[in-house]
Amino acid sequence: MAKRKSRSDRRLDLIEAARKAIVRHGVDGVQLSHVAEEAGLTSGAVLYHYPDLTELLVEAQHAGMERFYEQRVRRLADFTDPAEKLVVTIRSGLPTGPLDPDVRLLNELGGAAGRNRVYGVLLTSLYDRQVSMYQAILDTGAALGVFRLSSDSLTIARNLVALEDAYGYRITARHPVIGPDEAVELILSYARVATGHDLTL
Amino acid sequence: MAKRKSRSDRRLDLIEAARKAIVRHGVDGVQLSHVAEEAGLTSGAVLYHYPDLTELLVEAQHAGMERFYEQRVRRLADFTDPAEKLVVTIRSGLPTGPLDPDVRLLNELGGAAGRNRVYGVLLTSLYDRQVSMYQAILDTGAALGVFRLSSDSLTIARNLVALEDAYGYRITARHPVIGPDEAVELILSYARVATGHDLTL
DNA sequence: CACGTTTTTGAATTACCCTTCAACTCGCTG
DNA sequence: CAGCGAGTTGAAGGGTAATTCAAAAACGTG
Repeated sequence: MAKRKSRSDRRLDLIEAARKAIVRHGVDGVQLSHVAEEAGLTSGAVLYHYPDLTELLVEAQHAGMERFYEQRVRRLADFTDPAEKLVVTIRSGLPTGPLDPDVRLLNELGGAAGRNRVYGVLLTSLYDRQVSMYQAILDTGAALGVFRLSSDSLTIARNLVALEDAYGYRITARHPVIGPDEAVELILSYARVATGHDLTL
Repeated sequence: MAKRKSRSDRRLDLIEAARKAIVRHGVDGVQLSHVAEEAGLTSGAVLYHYPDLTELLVEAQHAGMERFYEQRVRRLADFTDPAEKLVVTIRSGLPTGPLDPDVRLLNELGGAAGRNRVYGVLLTSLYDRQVSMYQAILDTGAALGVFRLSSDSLTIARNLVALEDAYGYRITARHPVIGPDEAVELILSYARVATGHDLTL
């Protein structure tokens, strides 16, 4: 029998298990037994903690998003120069490769967000927060005279996040020539004309 | 009893029905009975034409993509001025609203493409063709001296398609402030600095 | 270390969906 | 207009997954 755990610990385990199960089978293809298997439990135990599977799935998506965002903010904190910050942030928004679990999870939401309002709200809120993150970098750079913005920072920030998103999809779909490095270069090409900075490190 | 139809007619009906069913339930959530209902038939009849449901789903996705792409090419043909072509093409790559069925269908593929190679290939090929479409417009404009490109046309074209994709997701996810018109403006903002053309019509 | 509570199991039940197939219907053709 | 082949139905079956629940196991506590 699986080792017994406290309520909150087990719930965290299950959220993690659900995350993996979603990546493997898709938001609409995942089933109770998949989650149970990932967690090393029986379906009954999963149901004991989450009588409603969809609720668990939403929590898993939420946790995955939160983790992704926090990770980006944390990496950002190691730098002070706006140009460095910008480059680092672009990198941290892209998957490390086709199998990157965090981006895979977010991508799963894309289609479902059109059908399910809850997922739509989650994804939209992540997008907006990422935009704010970029906007802060751009505004700081402009204030310091490092950047000469080609249009308002909100527009540029929205486009940068949009580019990340899209290349995330391309990479996880295994585009034969667009990998993480190529995607960074493509986004940087826009960032350069948008900031008037050559962004070389 | 549903009116009897020829083999090829019925297959077209089913592809259309599958398209609708996918939009409604997701690639991984769609079931035989959903397709049958959309087509006004029983599951048995669907199975008679497509013994394997996944094959029908792939055909539906393929048809949807093809239609989307052909539509864009067709609209493009009505214009000669590269600047006009560019603006029209940007518009035609975005959903008309959150419910746009063509874009909804494509978005469904995003997540599945990470798990399913066939969907990955489909989506990648659509992306590449769209890139070529933009590249032709950009190259022509540059050759005519209308555009002064800020980087190579391939890079710009890739970014333009990427932006379309991403805003397609935002719009179908019902972003409260980014609708079709706002997305066009955002993409145009990039297109302007990339082409050195003000792109006003 | 025994008791009560919480967690987990495993099996039984239920619900759902795919699959098969014999019967039936329709439209065509001779 | 009879007969044939293609298309469709509806019901029966088989399998799989969700759900329920009594019993068992693990843990904390007194």
